[in-house]
Amino acid sequence: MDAFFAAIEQLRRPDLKGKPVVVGGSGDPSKRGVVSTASYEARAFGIRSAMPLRTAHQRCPHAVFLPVDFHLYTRASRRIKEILREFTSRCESAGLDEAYLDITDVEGPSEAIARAIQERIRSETLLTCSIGIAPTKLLAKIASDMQKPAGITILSNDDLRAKVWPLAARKLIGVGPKTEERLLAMGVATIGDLANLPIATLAGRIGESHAAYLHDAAWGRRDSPVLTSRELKSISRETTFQEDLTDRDRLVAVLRELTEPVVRDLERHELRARTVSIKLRTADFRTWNRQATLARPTRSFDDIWAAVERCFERFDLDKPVRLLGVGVKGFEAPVDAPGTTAQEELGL
DNA sequence: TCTGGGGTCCTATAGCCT
DNA sequence: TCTGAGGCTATAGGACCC
Repeated sequence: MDAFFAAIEQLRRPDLKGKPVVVGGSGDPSKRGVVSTASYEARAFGIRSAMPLRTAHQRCPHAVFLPVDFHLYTRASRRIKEILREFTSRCESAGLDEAYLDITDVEGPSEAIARAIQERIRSETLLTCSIGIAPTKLLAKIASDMQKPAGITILSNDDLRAKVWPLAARKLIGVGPKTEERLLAMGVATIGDLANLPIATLAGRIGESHAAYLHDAAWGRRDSPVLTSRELKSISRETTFQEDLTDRDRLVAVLRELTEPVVRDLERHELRARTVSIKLRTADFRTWNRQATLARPTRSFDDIWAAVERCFERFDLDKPVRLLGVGVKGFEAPVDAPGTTAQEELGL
């Protein structure tokens, strides 16, 4: 979806159409928070996702700053995914505003399918999207990015050298800021540079498995199936304070407030977790984790809270704290239906 | 001076067991 | 009894994604 959150806000408030709109945090650029989505008008000022709201405000003081309304975007996202599944059930969600569709078995030319998808989404939601069509997910993702907004881009394997290799290596999924920096240090700027670098040279700098992945990716050889469902691996809540905290009792109170919704989510999903972790970020922006593994999986608040407290006691609080988080993982499959209680108690 | 929140996956290390 | 190799699990941290 093109500038998803911002586009939805512009629909809700038509007076914002054509104006720089920044969606992020509480919507107050003087508070801590980052940009979730900037409208194209705001991007013209150099405002980007993940940028601190304060910085965005400096770049464009007259932009309209709005809080993130997750519920609204989730509803729009659900509707769009429903539309996509009318075209094929082989649909993988990749966040609120992205999806992969395997259209191998869909009748008709791929470009016509893409047009039809854009039309349906636009007529039902008034939102636009950009579509990439390619033999693999990796290439399709790159293609979808090539003509925004509202574009359709087709890439075949024959286009690799002419259209993909000139792109910055950073465009590859899996190359973030750190890897890009390391690649540039070895003179690798483009996907083509990556393709033509001996794997061993790469492996020395970024590790063998990452090197093999990137080399394959640069040759368009990374293929992964479109997954229609995924199981949840972890649940967490975290919060960054407006001002750094030092008071131990207040930190403990926050941990409790974070633990409550985590346990509620466990109940909602009928899951039990075996590992409890807490995350702490100090004023110097360093992040620390402590985790504890329980004797058996649980969704009892008391058990999880006791583990959270134990983890917290393992920190020496010598610096102000700017963020706290609580998480659980290591899920046991839900034990379904009556009749299993006795077995459960016997640990079978 | 600034740097969110919800996730996933990978890697290194340490301890324990066979 | 000692030593080493490998496998497994728990832990901590890092990088990346939207």
